[in-house]
Amino acid sequence: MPNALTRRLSEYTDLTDDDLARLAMLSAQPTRKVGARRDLIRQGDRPRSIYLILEGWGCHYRSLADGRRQIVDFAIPGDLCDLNVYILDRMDHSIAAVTDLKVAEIDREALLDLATNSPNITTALWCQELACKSINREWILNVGQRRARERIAHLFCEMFLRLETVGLTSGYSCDLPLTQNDIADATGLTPVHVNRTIKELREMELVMIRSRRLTILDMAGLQDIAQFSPDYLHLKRNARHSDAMRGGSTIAPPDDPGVAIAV
Amino acid sequence: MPNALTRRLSEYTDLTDDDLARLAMLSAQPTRKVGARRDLIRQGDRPRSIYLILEGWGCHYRSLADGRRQIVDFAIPGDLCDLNVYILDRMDHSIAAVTDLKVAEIDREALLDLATNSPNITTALWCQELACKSINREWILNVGQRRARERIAHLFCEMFLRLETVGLTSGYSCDLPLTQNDIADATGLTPVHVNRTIKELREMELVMIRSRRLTILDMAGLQDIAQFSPDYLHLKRNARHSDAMRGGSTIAPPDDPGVAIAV
DNA sequence: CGTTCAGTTGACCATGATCAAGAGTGGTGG
DNA sequence: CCACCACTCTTGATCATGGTCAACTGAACG
Repeated sequence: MPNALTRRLSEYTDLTDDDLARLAMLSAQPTRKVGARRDLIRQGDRPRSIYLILEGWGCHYRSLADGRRQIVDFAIPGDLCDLNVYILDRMDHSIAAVTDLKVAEIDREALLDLATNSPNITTALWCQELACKSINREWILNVGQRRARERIAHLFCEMFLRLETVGLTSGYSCDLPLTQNDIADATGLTPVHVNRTIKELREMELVMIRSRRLTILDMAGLQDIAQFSPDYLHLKRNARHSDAMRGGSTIAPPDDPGVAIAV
Repeated sequence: MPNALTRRLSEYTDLTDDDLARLAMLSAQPTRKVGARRDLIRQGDRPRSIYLILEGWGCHYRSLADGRRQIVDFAIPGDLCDLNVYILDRMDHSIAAVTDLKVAEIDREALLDLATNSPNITTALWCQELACKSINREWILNVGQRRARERIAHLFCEMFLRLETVGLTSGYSCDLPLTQNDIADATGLTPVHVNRTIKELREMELVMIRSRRLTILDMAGLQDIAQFSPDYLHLKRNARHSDAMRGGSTIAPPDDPGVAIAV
């Protein structure tokens, strides 16, 4: 089974066997484990290497002096955290582990080597970087213009699709290891209001959340509410997602047995 | 007098005479003029070249089907609009002219040539790209966590400092060719509320806005309200900005004669 | 079992939205 | 030169989305 990074990058270009081998080596870099809720790196720190998420969820966040915190993106398996972090002197934001996290630490040389020897991968990495920027823009739109119900619906749509891209969904279900507090920090709402809003989505029979797992009961309805359109994710091959994303059927498959899908 | 791009990039690295010559050639690429309020390129369009803003203000925005619009960044002289736009198939957002705009259209070859022949410039361009992403993150924080007064104060601080970087301020004044509607779209507020909030900032004697020009009367106070810290802009040389940014004095210089500063 | 943390619910409040009308301001053409 | 038009700014009145405070439930874990 291909790993998450491979699946992710092959959204952007065709990878040769040679490319695949190089990517496999990347994931085999020294790994680091970080416990849930701990910071991987903190605003102001001097970055040493680039992180590749192998297992678990992380989040990028920025906070204000008085404690207000904004999650600006989530990081899931296959995501590279700030590709070019080695150009910067200081981190301008923090990265935390949402769940227990396994990351590969890729040093500058390994990445440069990759860039010089595989133009395909370089292109794919650029695409990933651009797609990430596009996600940032969508989040500004989300928080700036959408209202509570739309915001949360949008977040669910986005994360489901991103997880699907790396093979971490089954049917209409995926892991969602976020507390309502996390969702609040990501959407600019309060935990209390997130709670009420999710309740609404539940009562509208759009989603079901149980033991840290999200099941989308009505994909078309959820996307509709969110005014979600997957273009901004730049998944060139999203034809592959047609069944789930077209949302033609509102019938969810029976709750899967919850088997964790290996990265 | 150095042009805006040069000033901008020399924030990030030291440029040799050779670099400067190359950059001068960039600005001499075929230019295009776009009238105020017109779109430069629209979401869904196939990008042809990269735009370098020579004169005027632009904005990047995304909108929803029902007309809600979110400005996700402003573009001022010296800004390159989506450096790597040529990798993408379709624009995921639109770029519009806020004022009459003069842009250089840089084609792929010219940029590649630059990248291969001047490592300094390449590094600087990367830094610009990263700084832009950092600005995106800050905007998510701004819209997600700050309240109206803080948001607008933050926007003023940011734009003033960005303009200062490219030499487009005089004393504590700078052009601010935005309508209150634009500010509303950038901050996720309504025009009416923007109006009331600016009135507050005026009554607090923090800023003065007259005929599309912003004067910051109390830099320290404004930054304080906004919880603004310039780190996220990644201006390595912001020692240079010490006088304006430290905000030691609350006395603004007399309103300058409003001479437009050439790019 | 008790402790802790996430989720849930209620009551009340405030920030900012909405609706509406009027005041400046600048540009254009008669 | 003035009249008109369009656009932006301004202000008031009212409303609603979402915030705040607080208490309680339920599950997980030692």
